[in-house]
Amino acid sequence: MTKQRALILRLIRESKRHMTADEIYQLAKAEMPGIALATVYNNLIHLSEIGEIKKLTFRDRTDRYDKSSIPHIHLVCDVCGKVCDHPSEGLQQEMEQRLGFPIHEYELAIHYTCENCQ
Amino acid sequence: MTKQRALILRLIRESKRHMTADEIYQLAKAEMPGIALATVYNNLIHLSEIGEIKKLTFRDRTDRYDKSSIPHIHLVCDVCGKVCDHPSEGLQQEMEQRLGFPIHEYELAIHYTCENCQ
DNA sequence: CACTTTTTTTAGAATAATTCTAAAAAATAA
DNA sequence: TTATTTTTTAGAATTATTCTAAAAAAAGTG
Repeated sequence: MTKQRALILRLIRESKRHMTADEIYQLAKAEMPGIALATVYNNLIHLSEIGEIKKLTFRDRTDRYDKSSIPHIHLVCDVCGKVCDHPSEGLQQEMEQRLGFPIHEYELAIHYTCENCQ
Repeated sequence: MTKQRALILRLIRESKRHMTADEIYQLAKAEMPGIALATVYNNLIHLSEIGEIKKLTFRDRTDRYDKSSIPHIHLVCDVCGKVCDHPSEGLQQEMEQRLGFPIHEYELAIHYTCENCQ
């Protein structure tokens, strides 16, 4: 566990958002000016592999990173683009019943207009 | 409706797969050797805008195109990577009841191990 | 049809996110 | 400590996609 890796993990855990690699890099640079973008990418891959964080892919084709690997619904506002989390207790079992076979995981993005943008 | 546009639309409608822009370009070139990759991209954007096809984004960060704009579930095999369609009657209403507000659309990718890969 | 206007196509350049490379630095193990 | 492994770094490379500007094609008009 290097200083860089600890910083990146902390930034993701402290964030309420779903940041892109570049957003994480910008925050990291503020605390550790010499950090390299490649280090951020390396660690995002590593942290995803060990299950500490979760890589998400949305329609804008930039990967975003989520502190929670617990499955949940992503609410995407089609006006402002903001992504919120929504709990989804029991959804995986419901899906398995509907389909009739076991599943590994699911990704559910729901597009709507958020309260601010109504 | 140009010859190029008609060809691209036909290729997507005839395919059972979810092709990337480049895969569509390769097929198109076989029938119309002079066609440009940019033409494929232009038409994929145009056909998506008018609702003839649907742009999908999966975890490998390449856009894929689906002949059906009727919402449905995508089953992704984590072993071979193949993507199948699965009908999902009533799922949107179920989601709206669960959430308590209207939604525009949803994207649901379910990861599993397909029959061939069991 | 002839002519004008709009849309589309084309080739290639530009962009942007991500990955790769190879050497230096840091961390870990013995 | 010394050796070994892992990580970091800067910058180059890659890849999917978008942009640009001129030529071609299609659509609209009298």
